[in-house]
Amino acid sequence: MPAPPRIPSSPGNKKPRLNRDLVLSTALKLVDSIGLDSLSMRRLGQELNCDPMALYRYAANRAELLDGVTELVLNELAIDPDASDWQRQLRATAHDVRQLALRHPNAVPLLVTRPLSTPLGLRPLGMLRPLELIVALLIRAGFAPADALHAYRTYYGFLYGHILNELQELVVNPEEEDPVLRLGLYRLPSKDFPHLRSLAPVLAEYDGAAELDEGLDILLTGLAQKLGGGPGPQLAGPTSR
Amino acid sequence: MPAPPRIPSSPGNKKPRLNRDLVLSTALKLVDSIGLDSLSMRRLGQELNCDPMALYRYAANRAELLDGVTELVLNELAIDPDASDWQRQLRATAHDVRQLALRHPNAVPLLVTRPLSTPLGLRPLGMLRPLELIVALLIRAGFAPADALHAYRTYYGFLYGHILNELQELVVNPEEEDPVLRLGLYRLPSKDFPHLRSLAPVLAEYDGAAELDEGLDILLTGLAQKLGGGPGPQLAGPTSR
DNA sequence: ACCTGAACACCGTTCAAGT
DNA sequence: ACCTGAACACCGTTCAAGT
Repeated sequence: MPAPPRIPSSPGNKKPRLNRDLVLSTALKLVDSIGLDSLSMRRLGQELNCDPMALYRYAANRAELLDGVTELVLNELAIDPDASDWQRQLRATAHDVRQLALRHPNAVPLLVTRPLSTPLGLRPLGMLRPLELIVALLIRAGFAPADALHAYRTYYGFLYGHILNELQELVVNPEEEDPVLRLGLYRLPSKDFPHLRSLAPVLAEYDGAAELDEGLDILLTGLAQKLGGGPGPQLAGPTSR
Repeated sequence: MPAPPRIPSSPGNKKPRLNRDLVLSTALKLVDSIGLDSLSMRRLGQELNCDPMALYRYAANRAELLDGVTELVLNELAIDPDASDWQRQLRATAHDVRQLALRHPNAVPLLVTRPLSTPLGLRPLGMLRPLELIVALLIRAGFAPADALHAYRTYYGFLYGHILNELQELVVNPEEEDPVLRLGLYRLPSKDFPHLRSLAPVLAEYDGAAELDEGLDILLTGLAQKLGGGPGPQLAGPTSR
């Protein structure tokens, strides 16, 4: 049964009709500007000036809305599973994820937290795509499927660990000269925190990109070695199962 | 000026007076049972049967309450900075953190998320204690302070990455036989997710403790090598700065 | 001085009433 | 059939009124 002809959204329409992408990208913009906790259905409705109830056309509830925002953020990643050089691709993706996290720090809790709320298979597809694509990349590079999954986990764990590390040490008063003041370390009783206090200058010099690259060097070397057939210390060989 | 003599909480008191520990541990119990989102000041007040406003004696607001719960969870860790074998201590702590996460999965978002909201120096001391103690351990083991911090970051990143990995793959229907069904993978269009679907049996067999140990083997070997003076591929030597 | 609870300004979501 | 908005059952937190 053919649907009755729909009036296309002609330029003369007063309201640029809502759609999922607009809703989600506006939500992301709000998360970036006012934070996750302040993103409410009502606030979002106000931003899109529409009835808050209208949003429920595009997400069944707030949790699904947040899942949608997570998907939207992850879609900013471009992963080519057919890349000729898999190490180059993984390295580039790692830096992309890092940039993403720095661009959307308020959304990072979504990235690390949303997957904990839903079993793998029930997650929105956009949240699973990076996993599928990287596993595909690794298999194409020669890993046995089970080893590709193993390698993905190592990579993902390292990457998200790094991001948590880096964002944790972000500084609030970048204009302050003294690193102790800049990090608020003066508040720590030096009796209980002698090392932490004296590490202030080192803490203040954190270079996220460099740290990420150092880790990637080790990680990718290790993975390449497994692929080449060099047996790791006590890891199963690359053709397990 | 001596305080007026206080009536000690005699056993005859009808109400076992509130205190911070009771408030926080009850909050943790609630998080474990009903989840983070359902933990409200009012619900907590009801659980302790007291006026919700009374809780504000022990935490300035909900965010501080959550920080307190985070501290409480982290206090379950026993880290001995004077341990004779630093590798053994780090390994044990890693497993302790893993067990902690499995014991309190609903609190894991707090562990990874709370530190992102407050600059290092302004965080509650209980959240910084593991950092201080592990850095102390590493310095005692012979690391230069800056390298100890570096090593801590690697360790912390790996550990939290692993936990996110493992909790992400937790299964909801453990009684289901077929791994595809158990993980809900039937929902994925096999056109877009060929690898993920075929990996179902491998996904279903995730062994967190083993995976953690494999990673620790590599990590600790790498750290020990840096300590011993063997120069890593392109890492700064152990006596940087 | 401390504690209590009413009141305020919000929430997410349901559902009946409109078109 | 779709959209709208009133209403419900909650929130965190302020603050005036009690003791």
